[in-house]
Amino acid sequence: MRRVPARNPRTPTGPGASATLADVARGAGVSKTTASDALRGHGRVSDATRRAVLDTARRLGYTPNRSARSLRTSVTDTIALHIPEFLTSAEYYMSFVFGVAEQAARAGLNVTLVSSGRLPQADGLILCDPMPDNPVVDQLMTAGLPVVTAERYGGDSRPTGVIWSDHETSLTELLDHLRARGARRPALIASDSAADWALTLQHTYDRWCAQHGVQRLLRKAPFGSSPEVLRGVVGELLAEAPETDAIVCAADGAAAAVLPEIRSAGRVVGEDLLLASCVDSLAMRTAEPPITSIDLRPRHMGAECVRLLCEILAGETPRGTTRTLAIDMIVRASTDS
Amino acid sequence: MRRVPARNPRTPTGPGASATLADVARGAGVSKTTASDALRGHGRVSDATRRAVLDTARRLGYTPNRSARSLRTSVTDTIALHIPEFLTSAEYYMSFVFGVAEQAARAGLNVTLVSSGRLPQADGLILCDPMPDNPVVDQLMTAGLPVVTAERYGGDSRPTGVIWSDHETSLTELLDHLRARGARRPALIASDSAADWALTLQHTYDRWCAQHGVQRLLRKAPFGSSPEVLRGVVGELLAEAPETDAIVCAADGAAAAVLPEIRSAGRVVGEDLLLASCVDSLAMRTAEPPITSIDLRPRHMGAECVRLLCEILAGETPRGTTRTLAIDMIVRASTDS
DNA sequence: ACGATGTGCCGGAACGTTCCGGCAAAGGAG
DNA sequence: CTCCTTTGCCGGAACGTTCCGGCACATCGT
Repeated sequence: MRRVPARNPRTPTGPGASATLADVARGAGVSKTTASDALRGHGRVSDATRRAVLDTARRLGYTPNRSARSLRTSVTDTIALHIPEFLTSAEYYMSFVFGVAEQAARAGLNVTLVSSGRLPQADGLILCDPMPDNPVVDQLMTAGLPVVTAERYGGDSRPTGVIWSDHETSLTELLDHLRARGARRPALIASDSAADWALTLQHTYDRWCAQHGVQRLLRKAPFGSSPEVLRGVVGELLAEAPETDAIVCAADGAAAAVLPEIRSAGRVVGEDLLLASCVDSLAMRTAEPPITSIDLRPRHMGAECVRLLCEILAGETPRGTTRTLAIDMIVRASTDS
Repeated sequence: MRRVPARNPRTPTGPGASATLADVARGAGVSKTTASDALRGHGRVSDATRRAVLDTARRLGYTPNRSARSLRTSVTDTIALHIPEFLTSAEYYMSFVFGVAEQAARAGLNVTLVSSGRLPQADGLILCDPMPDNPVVDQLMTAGLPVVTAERYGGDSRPTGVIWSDHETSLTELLDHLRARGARRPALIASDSAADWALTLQHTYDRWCAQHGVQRLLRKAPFGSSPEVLRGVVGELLAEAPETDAIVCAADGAAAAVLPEIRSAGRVVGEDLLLASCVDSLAMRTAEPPITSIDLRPRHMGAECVRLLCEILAGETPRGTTRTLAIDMIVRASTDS
């Protein structure tokens, strides 16, 4: 049990060491209190003094020590971010992450990634697409931190804030669009996941079918299914139900992955089979033909989550607030040739 | 200049408040020093005492306050991560991020995202695919922190550590493979970027052509080019140089994006035109036909960067260490029908 | 003249850790 | 027995910040 070799914890006194508040105070000829007040904009400080402090701070390259600050105030200026690990949705999640990162930077917040259940010290938490059957998610939900979720959470606990998109309306719009383009028997390749998003899509499809008096053509593929699996599902669908004249794919990327299978079934997309996706991506834009899809605007989603979290943390917005993020259908050649 | 409404900085004394070291010490009937030593495994503590401390700590749900710790020791147990913002490479970067996150969690480190130049307080920095002409990257390189880059850095400053892949060898292997499959005039659609990776590919291609006495068929597309642009480039290539019998695409996703263009030029991939990609992805696996490509193993790359950074921070590995990450060619139908 | 009010500034405690330098008791060598 | 070493523990300072509660001085109304 020997003591570790004493690493000197003192800041190196060379010019490389970052300046402390005391340095700034000394440099400006004021007390720590005044220096702090001047920098933070608190207290009563004359304009001349404030300027002097700000000036020396800049001159010395002063950066406040976040640890000290957060030790004192117990605010960390940090938000934690959890995203599900599905490479099929890499583009969506990556955009989301950038949205979060950018907005957080704008608000002066750090973003730290949480992968395991071990929650880093943070002021709040953003959960992207939380699935109630994910133990990590459940753990994070009940950690006592303010939580904002991107999309609604189907589990027991209530998030502190929610940003969600009205998939019901947009899928309805999409199905109406297909119908207007002549499709009478649209099928849904649903994502078999417990996520609220997936559930809503199925539910919406069911209702739409009922309202229009058409029989459902529903197939489920597990969330995060490989393209091979998806192709299999679509192949089966087209074999069993050749009357299918439109296919809507729920899962990210699925519609593009499924194109070859449709072709090899002898159907031609945009002509005798309409194809659409519930989530837009590069693959949809560049598929041949380009695929009509719903732009989920993940980047905005990320930014909005941060915004809401900040407002809740600042007490400007009540806990339990829920907001919608507008999403758009983008019509492309796959349904409009 | 009014004072802000005094938010009480004291920890709430209720049972919801997380226990402090002093609480643990009191609970175990020892001093803070002994409690700390017992928990950290430092100093000289009898087994009985250690057990008692560990026990009360668990009982009280003690979590060390990271801010206090890092204030005292000036280590933050945090690494900063920067990734370029190219949605075309979403899958690669996302995998990389998960590799980093996972390995960091294993090492007990937090990962914080850096988007702007504003560097969060961290012990070290990981730069993914740093491009020397990116001002943010340059800024981060010279911030004085230990930096590990994924792929080599072409700029002036030297990173503290580097993990890179031997693209020269793997591209050579790929070109040899194409030749063995009968291709005599392979073209390279290069990524026109200052990243070391892109440069190496071009250079390797040049050399290979020289060695085999074949004339180069090189086309450049700006890094992050839209699929439309890429298609244009390939269309032009096939029109201007119909003798092209193989195409290697450098950029992530490009090979798949370009497939329709090849088809509409009347060529059939895997038959009279071989197609390969320098970076593997879902799109390559699921293209029709599946596309031969080089698996860059981004997840391992991320993990290795963290590992190296940790070793350097611990002083186990000298600064300036450079390591290679093995990458593999995966042969698929696009070159092997 | 005097108190009241406001302005500008500061001393110093506190946040929760780590760890230096002790000190007392126990054990061992002579 | 004495002297020395080892073991087990602890007091308290320090890290850099925030902010409470002051204090001195100026200004102003009466």
